[in-house]
Amino acid sequence: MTEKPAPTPAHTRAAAPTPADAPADAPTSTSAPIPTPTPAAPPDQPPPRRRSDSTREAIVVAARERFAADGYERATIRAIARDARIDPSMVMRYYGSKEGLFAAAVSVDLRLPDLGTLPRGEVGEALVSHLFGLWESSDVLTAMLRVASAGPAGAERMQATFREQLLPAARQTCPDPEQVATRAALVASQLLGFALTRYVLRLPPSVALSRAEIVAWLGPTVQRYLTAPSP
Amino acid sequence: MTEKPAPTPAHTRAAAPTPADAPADAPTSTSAPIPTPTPAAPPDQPPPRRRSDSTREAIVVAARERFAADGYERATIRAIARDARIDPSMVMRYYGSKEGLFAAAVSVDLRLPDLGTLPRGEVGEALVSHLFGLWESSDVLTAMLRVASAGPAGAERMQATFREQLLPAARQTCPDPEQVATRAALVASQLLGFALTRYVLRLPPSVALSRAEIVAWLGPTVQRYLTAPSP
DNA sequence: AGTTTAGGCCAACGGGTGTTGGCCAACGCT
DNA sequence: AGCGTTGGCCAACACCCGTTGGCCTAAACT
Repeated sequence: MTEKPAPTPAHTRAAAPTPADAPADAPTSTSAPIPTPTPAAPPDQPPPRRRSDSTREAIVVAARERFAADGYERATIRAIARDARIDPSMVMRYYGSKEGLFAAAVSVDLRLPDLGTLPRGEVGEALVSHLFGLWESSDVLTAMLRVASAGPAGAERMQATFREQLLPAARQTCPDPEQVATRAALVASQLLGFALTRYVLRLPPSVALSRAEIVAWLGPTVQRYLTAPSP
Repeated sequence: MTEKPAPTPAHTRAAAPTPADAPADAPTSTSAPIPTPTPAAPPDQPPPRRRSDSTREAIVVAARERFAADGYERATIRAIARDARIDPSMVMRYYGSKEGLFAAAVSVDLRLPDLGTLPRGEVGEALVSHLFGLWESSDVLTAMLRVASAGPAGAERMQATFREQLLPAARQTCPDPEQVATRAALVASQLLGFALTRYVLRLPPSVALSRAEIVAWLGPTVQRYLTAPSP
């Protein structure tokens, strides 16, 4: 059998209830792959939801799964297209290139809580708990982590996420402008490191931990990196 | 020009003064039918240092660099062979396959210190300091980490290193058989996580840290994971 | 000397990849 | 109805990869 029992295109399947995060427009770019996520979006009158939007979504969802599971190189466009039940050429049509697809698939908003409003002693546990929930709810972060380990291109995206999201959040608990970068990097090292052992390397003891245990172990570490006096 | 000014083969160049760390023997670990090039090796009479040994070394050294810099897929056999100044087919002759080469290139002995003999309060800093020195002295560990992030095959090798080297060492400070695996995994998450941000993702604040700062920040964390009462 | 063997290069094969252009069916409009 | 646009598929191209087998040089041995 050549595996073709379901020619049903993507838009036939129920459009996933995920909140349409990736616009992915103007993907053609050779050396500077990052497309502006929402270039022309008049805030009034949201666009009338074309039929192809669900296909775009299906592609991005499949891409996230494949990137998270297989890394950048092994996640082939053909495999992603097969998962999304469409032709590989559609991926090129919509996202311009494999890098464009990756950029669209892995743009994420960490929605970090406002650390300034929390009790001083709880920011560590709150951060760990929040990030853990995010990591378990989708594989965007795993995809980003995996690809970031695969080469400088992916690493740059992780650097950007660190710089634009984690670093400002850390600034709210430690106003010292020198220390804040160091402390944020230490926090990142512990959070990314645990995600690495649990979701990528799959060290058995790391996989076995419950949410409560993770928060209880990692929370104080993050707390110390953020608020303890520098050694 | 097709870049061929130096046909000098590998053994012409000075054999690197590296202390011959990699045995590079019996690379068949997963399921590779490697034809052992030197089948008869009597344990007495240390082998007469064939001329090809320096070539083997050159290949492994180049492979480590390439794997550490580019990851598994992007580190092509052709590029490794070019770095080692030999033909790609020689890599196949000596290591059987790309996986065999990788297995030979990243077999590492962490030489972890005997944690039982150290003062109780210093095991964390000692571990961090030791691992940091190892990581800076060669790119074996970076190569292993990068490839481990690229797919289940590489991850398995990292699991093995964890299981066979870090876990026994951790057992010397915490004899509780249940807790030791968890604690070792936490230690791994922090150590690998920092190595990730510093050597792979290259987050600037992480790269900027000095050895003393790293030990002072990470040491207490590792210490707590190893010896503090479970929360 | 002559012969054997190890060390090395060359050219190629088969397969998989990202990417492209052309063709076709279904929908939306007047 | 007729016609243009949108959404989609197919077949192919060009490239690069891991891998193979044959041939050749230079060292090692007798």
